Amino acid sequence: MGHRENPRPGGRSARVQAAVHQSVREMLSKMDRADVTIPLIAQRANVTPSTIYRRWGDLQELLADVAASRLQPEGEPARIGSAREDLEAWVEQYADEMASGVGRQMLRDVLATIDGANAEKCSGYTQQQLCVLIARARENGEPFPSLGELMDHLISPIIYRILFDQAFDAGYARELVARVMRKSNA
Amino acid sequence: MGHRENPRPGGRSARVQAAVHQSVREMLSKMDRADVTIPLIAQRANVTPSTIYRRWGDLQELLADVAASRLQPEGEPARIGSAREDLEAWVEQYADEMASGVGRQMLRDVLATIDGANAEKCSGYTQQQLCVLIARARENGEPFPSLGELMDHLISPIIYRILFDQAFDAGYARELVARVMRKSNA
DNA sequence: TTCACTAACGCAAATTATTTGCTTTTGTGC
DNA sequence: GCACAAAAGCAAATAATTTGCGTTAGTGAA
Repeated sequence: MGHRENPRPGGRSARVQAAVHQSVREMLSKMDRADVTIPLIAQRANVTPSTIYRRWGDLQELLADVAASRLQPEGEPARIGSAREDLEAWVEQYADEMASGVGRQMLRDVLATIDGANAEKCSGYTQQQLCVLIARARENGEPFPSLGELMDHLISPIIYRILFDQAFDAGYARELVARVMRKSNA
Repeated sequence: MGHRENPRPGGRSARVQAAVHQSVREMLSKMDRADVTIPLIAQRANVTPSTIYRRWGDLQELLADVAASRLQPEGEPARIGSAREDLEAWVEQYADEMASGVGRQMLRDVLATIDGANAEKCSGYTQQQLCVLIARARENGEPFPSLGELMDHLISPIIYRILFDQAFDAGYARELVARVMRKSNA
């Protein structure tokens, strides 16, 4: 039986997963990443290392799993006013979160695993959020970029800069929004 | 003295680096990635494991180092005809290379390390190539997108798709070129 | 409720990887 | 050639990972 996707809530499997995830989050916030090892995580979570090895395989996959679950958005994008304003506010928060030290590291963890399941999941979260904004714009009859345009010309440049460059300022995100809106309205 | 940047050519340090890099490349092409370990690499390269540990730290950093050096372009973009044609040809090759199994893995290796030096280096390679194309366009008086536009609206979407999605077809790159050229000419 | 069944866990021994102190080699500048 | 320093080799100590086997806990049927 797959344990990763649907551990029955309240079961032993779910308890172990929760304990391990929490242990990882605590350690990542308190210690240097190089000092986070599976035996230590296991100790804090009150499980044996072999349990973690059997369930996740290695540290990278465990970190990717934790990172993916942390990258899941809490709720829907805030309602500010127009769809464009909602988008601007959402992008600012998204960019800040991803560009922070923790965010960068989560991105890297998610991308480091061999199978792209976690990465795909994260991209899916982003697309869901954008779809909500698109739906709102449609309800209001506001012109709005398509999901493809938003992913290609707003999300992609932000993530690329975060991953490959060091430089990333807040105003840049606003500029991208302006550009993608302008283009969509033309 | 820093050994990573300027090992004097022909020195012992350079020989070890070459042997280790070659050993890694061979193993990555022949075996499953999970079976590539530092002791094995060391054995093939005729060095002791401790040499690798001291120089690179861990497997991730070594793989990132090797990947970064493999991502360095061989020469200048080919001259086909107009700057736009040159760009189209270059992007096609770039996208194919990055989207291949080996390319994806190299990207992930480069991004996995904590300090972004290798990632920055790779982005720098890409920008150098694009600058050559931009310079050619300027010489010919052809209209052409700026480096920023090319990075944001051509390179970023390609890399994002490769990293986060599975789907990536060749025609998509051409479409992006058309879009970024259209925009630049407007 | 009980009972049989199975997935997941704990434990501990065996294996493998990593770290480290010390010695030796090799290339560089005098 | 000689002295110096950086990097490599070696081997012992430590730490992480794998694995076989016994145990526990949740699940579903009677």
